[in-house]
Amino acid sequence: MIIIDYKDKRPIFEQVTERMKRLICSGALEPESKLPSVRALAVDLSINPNTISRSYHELENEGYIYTVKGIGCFVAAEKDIHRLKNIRFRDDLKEIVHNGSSQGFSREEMTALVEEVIKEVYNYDKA
Amino acid sequence: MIIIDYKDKRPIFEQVTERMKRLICSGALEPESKLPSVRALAVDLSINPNTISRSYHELENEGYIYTVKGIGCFVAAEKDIHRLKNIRFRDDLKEIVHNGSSQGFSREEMTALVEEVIKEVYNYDKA
Amino acid sequence: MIIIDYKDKRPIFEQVTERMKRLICSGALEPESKLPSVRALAVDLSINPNTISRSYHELENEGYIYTVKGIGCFVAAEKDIHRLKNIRFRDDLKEIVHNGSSQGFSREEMTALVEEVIKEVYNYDKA
Amino acid sequence: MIIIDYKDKRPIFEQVTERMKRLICSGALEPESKLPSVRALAVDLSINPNTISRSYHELENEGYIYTVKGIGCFVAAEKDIHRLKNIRFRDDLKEIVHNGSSQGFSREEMTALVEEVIKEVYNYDKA
DNA sequence: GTGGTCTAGACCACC
DNA sequence: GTGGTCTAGACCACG
Repeated sequence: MIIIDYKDKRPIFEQVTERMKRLICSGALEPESKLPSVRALAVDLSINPNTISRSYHELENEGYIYTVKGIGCFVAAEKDIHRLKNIRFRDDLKEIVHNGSSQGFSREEMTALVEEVIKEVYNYDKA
Repeated sequence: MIIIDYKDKRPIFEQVTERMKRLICSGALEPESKLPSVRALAVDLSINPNTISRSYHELENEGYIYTVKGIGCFVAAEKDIHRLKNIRFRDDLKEIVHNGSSQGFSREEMTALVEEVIKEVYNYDKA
Repeated sequence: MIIIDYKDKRPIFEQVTERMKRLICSGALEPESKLPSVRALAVDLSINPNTISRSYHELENEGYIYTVKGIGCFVAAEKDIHRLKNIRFRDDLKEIVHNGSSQGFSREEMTALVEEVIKEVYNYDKA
Repeated sequence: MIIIDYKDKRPIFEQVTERMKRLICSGALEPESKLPSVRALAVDLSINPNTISRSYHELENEGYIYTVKGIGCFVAAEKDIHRLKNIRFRDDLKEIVHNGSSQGFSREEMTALVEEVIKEVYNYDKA
């Protein structure tokens, strides 16, 4: 489920965090379901438990999961995940569009480009 | 023209590179025009010349500028810049949209969301 | 009457203790009245009897309840509860105000701030 | 400046974080001033650098300080500190007042009590 | 068994 | 020199 890329410049804990977010947002990890234990995942990925712990901490801080000491970590409730997904996606999108606008793309160009890309992505997904 | 934010997490050379790209893509630095010398810019920004040098190297590798030994660095030709801009922007956009689609946003939601964001960004920029 | 929040960082026994204190201080559990037995409450909350036992011990140590061996636990006498309430609350308040004063809040600011907060809390409670 | 209490149940990193917040809020550590380096403070307090690092991270996340890699950590700008101080203090106060209200203190009692405590604290400080 | 904390010691990128 | 990351291994509180 999670693959670590040692060639990637980003730190391991960040890769794990990012990957978990995806799994949660995509629904692969269901709301309220139990995550693998810190130690189990550490063994599974052959990395140090502290590193997993750090990822889980970050996920908790951002509201993706919650922790019950002595029991384990769990994916947050559906409504919380939904909220996070929207915020995150909008922010990403806004940044890109803003970059584009400051590079001289007019509103018309932007709209056309975006439409094209959406078409491309969704048709590719269908195929 | 270039402002360094020491509170930014990114290393300085990356901030400079990014800033230069923006200036080039937005047209603030015209195609074929001469960039300030490594030393001059270093003094101007009160940072180490090595840092500027690294940025210039990176810009050259990515095709934004070209170097003429003994003379200086120059912004690439308009057609090269244009090509870079489009490729880069499309790729960014595609990645985001793809992420969204794999997180369960339907094509309709995506279209609506994007429209909203474009409206927001361009109206903000106007104001 | 008692709700356990597993997402809460505090250990369960502490949540139970805290909750009992509130019930006692607010008068929901009357002075001299009998508390549910350790086992009954444990079953009721679906938690380990040891956890309840620990809470009851703590409440006894702090004077909120008293235990009669073989009979059960009882809420302390009204005058004891009253004394505890006042001391505890005053101490908490004093600490906060003291902190504020050492952070540079003037007496005037403090008075204004406090008034504002009281207004907010009591109006919220009414609503 | 910072004292660690090993009898305290709270983890060391939390004690350090809390202490730093106080020093910053009270003005003992001036805005924009440089904090002791992770290693230096670790030696000074005879604890592991990782522990200090964790405290600094938390302070950064909450906006009390900012980090410049390769240079050091710095207290945030005055306006940011001011904002944080207010939020933090109001929250503390609100919690206490809310507790009091749910323990049956009427608004009049509360107002009288608070006035008394403020008087006590500020006169004590003066003396 | 779970996660939380801490230590000791290592290597890295940046400046 | 600085902070950032990671490992290995230990002990603790909780349930």
